[in-house]
Parts: sequence; C-alpha cells; structure tokens
Amino acid sequence: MFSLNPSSGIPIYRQIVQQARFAIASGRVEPGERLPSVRTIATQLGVNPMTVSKAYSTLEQAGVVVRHPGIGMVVSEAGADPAGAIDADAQALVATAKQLGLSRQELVERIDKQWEEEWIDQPISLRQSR
Amino acid sequence: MFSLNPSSGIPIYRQIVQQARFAIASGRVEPGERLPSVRTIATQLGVNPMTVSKAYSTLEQAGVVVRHPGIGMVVSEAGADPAGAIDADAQALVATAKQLGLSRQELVERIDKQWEEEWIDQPISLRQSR
DNA sequence: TAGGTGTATTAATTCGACTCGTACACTTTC
DNA sequence: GAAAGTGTACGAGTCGAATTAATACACCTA
Repeated sequence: MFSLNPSSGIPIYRQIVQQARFAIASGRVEPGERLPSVRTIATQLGVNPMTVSKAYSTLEQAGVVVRHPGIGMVVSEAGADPAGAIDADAQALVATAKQLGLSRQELVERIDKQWEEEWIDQPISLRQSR
Repeated sequence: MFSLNPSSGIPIYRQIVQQARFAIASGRVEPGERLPSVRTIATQLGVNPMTVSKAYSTLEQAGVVVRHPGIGMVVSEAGADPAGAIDADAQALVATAKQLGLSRQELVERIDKQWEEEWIDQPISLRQSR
C-alpha cells in the first residue's frame, strides 16, 4: 500500500502521510476501515516503527484517522473529506490576508489568479513505481 | 521606523520585512519614497548591516521595493499593492488543493469558512513598544 | 575625493526536523 | 492469565537549513 521515493528529498513520514491521504481521498480506503499496522508498514518499508507512528499521529491530529487502542488506526468519517487537508494552509493564508487589510473579495481574486497559473504537480504516490 | 521584539522568536530580518510591508501597505511610506538606509536601521536596531540588507533583498525580490544604486531602496508602485505579499502562500494553497482534487469552488468555500472563523492576529509591528 | 548607498563572500552558530532503539501501556484473542 | 497484537513516550543521534555577523568590495552622488 505504501512505497518510498528515497530520492525525492521528502521525509519518510510525510510520504506516508501523503499516500495515506490520497488512498483515503480516492476511496481506496473507506471510513471505518483500518490502515495497516505500524509494524507492518515499518517492515515493508524498512524503517523504524516510530517513523510510521509519527505519520499516523499527524493523520490523527488532522482528523483523518482515529486511534483505537489495541486495534489500530481507523479512517474517520470526516477524514474522507479531502478539504480538511488544506484547512491549515487556508487558515494561514486568511490570517496573512487580514493582517494586510485585504478584503475577502481581493483574496479570492488572488486565489483565482493562482488557480489559473498554477501547474498541477503529480502527487508523490503516482510517481512511484509499483 | 523599525523596532525589534527579541522575545518573539521571529528572525530579525523577517521582522524588518514585515514592518516595512505594513508601513507601505498602510500608506505610511508611499511609492517613490526611500526606505531608511541599511546602516541607519542597523545602528538603530543594533544589528549587522547585512541583516538589514537581507531584509531589503527579500523585499526587492517580492517586488515591494526597487534598488537604486548609490541612492537606496525605493518603494515601487506595485509594492503598494498588499495582495502581492500573499501570492506565495496562495500558490502553495492552490497547489495542495489541486493535488487533493478539489474544485475551485470547493477551495473558495474553504477560504470563506476560515475567513469567518479566523481571528485577526495583531501584526508584530503593532505589538511593539514605541 | 569624501561620504553615502547596498552587497558578495565567508564563517560561526543556532535550531528544528527527522530518524531510530528501547521499553512501556494497552486491547484482543485464545 | 498468557500470548500476540496494537500505538507511543522517552531519549539520543544526525543532519541541514536558517540566521546572524565580520570584512572587504563595487557603486553612485555631490
């Protein structure tokens, strides 16, 4: 389910977070389902269990999964909503915009401009060889 | 014109950048006007001129000011537009949103939600004692 | 030329991010 | 209760980027 790209420069735990998010956002793993155990992934990827745990903690804090003691990490209902993943970034942007005295309208215009210009980067998970 | 908050944890040169941006965005310094010289600020704040220079370089790269050799840093016309200051953040947000498969509409909705919830943090420059 | 402007270069240092080893608390299952 | 599974708190080590500074330089104005 997970694979690493050592040359990407992206930290291991972030790659795991990202891939889990895409797996969930794309419906490959549905709410209520379990993610593979920390040790399973750690063995597969050849990394320390703590590294995987850190990825899972990040996902939990983001509300994507819920920790069930003795069971594992289960995908939450809200976690299936991909919009949640960008709330942190959105919040930072809004804070800056308000500090600078921008109106909501002006901010949205700025977003639109970026939306048209921005290239779509391939997600890491799709770059991997399988 | 500038003051430091040593306990803020924010790097000196960033504090300078931020305060210059607010000074410009608020109209305290208008396009065509000069910012104080590197050495003037450095002496006032008790920091190295290079630190101030780094702040100025950042502002120049952002298009807020223009370098006039032998004269100093002059506020540019475009620099007065506060929207430019958030482009970098906006771009990051849009990239993430596209990766997650959000539509433009969904992203804007997310922004709106944050807009209503978000508290307005006092800008650093207003926190300072004068 | 004298006095002002910003900065290239280099180095020291700090600081946080990342990863891992170990040991632990907890739940399920038998 | 015992065995085998779950995630994690704690601590240490490593690494690299970010920050700041000292110095010397190129440039422009008057």
